[in-house]
Amino acid sequence: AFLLTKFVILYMKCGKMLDARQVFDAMPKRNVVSWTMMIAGYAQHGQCEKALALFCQMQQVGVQPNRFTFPSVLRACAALVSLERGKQVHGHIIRSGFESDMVLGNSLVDMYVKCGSLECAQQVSDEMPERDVVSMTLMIEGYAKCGSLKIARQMFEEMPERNVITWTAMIVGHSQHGPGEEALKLFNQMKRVGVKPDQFTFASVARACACLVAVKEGKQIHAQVIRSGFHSYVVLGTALVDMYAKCGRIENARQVFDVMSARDVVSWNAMIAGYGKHGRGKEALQLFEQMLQAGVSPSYVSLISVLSACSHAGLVEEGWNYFNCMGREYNITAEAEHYACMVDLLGRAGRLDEAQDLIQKMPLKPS
RNA sequence: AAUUAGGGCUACAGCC
Repeated sequence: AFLLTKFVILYMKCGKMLDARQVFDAMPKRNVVSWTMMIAGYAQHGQCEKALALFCQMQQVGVQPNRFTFPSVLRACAALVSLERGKQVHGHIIRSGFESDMVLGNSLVDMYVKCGSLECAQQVSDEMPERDVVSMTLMIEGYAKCGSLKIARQMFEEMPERNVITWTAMIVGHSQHGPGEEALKLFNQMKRVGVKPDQFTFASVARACACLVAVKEGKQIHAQVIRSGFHSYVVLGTALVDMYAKCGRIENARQVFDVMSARDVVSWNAMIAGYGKHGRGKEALQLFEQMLQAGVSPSYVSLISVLSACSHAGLVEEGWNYFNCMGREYNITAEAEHYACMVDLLGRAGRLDEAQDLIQKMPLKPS
């Protein structure tokens, strides 16, 4: 059983969940550790319904979850944004008497934050016998993300220790809700006190520069990214592409895009949207076609960017074509945003009758 | 042998 457990872990580490599950199912005996690691694997790979199903199953066969099991279960609830199931699990934890475990407490706080219930999160946090940097960072993130920057700031300043995650959470909060300059200040401050930014931090700061249209600062960030050796991260590369694009430096954006070692659909979208915003519709559409050729499946955001590019460049026929074929060709259902782009496109082109017609045919209510 | 926190793309309009 010990060896089989090792195998399951190995499979899960390389993302082979099906193989892991096969070994798990074939195990002659499963104890609480085997169940817990399988649930953890599903939760870590975003297969949350499976994680919760397994959690039910383990109880049905009479295996009692322990303090290692619940955090993964809560993580699944959080990812599903299911406050209802999260609360059920919380009740279960109280009945099981694991309330005083810190990791478990942190998981509860995280679940409530992610499900949007800051009051419950705060209550759990207050009732914890002791808190660590994770507990504090979770609450700061919760407050910062909903715009309660004052509270977040106060907790941040009262903390005995702050790590790179704490700083990044503050930066994200301020770039979303605050004066964006504050995000850059925090970034400089963190470096001054000797906390090393990582790829998460840099991506957040790049985004802050994009929102502020701060090319100068953005370029400095870019240089630091290269010096720090983080340039190969897809998310970070994309954030830089977007930063340059939003600052109107399309050629710089394209340079970063071209040297990226890997690109996902978000990277393509950022570049396409960049062209679109600056009226370079043809290039946007060209890039979209290249993306398809590269075998990347478009997302609903891709189509928003494409339609919006058509709208900015007055490409009415092209817009209609993409709009009409997106369901069949790319399996993407037209949502309110896509309709809005089309209405905008037709409106700008002076084809108000067609726009009217489209609004009337919309399957959803206009906003 | 198993458990917890942070990052990128998303139309149009509005305020001044």
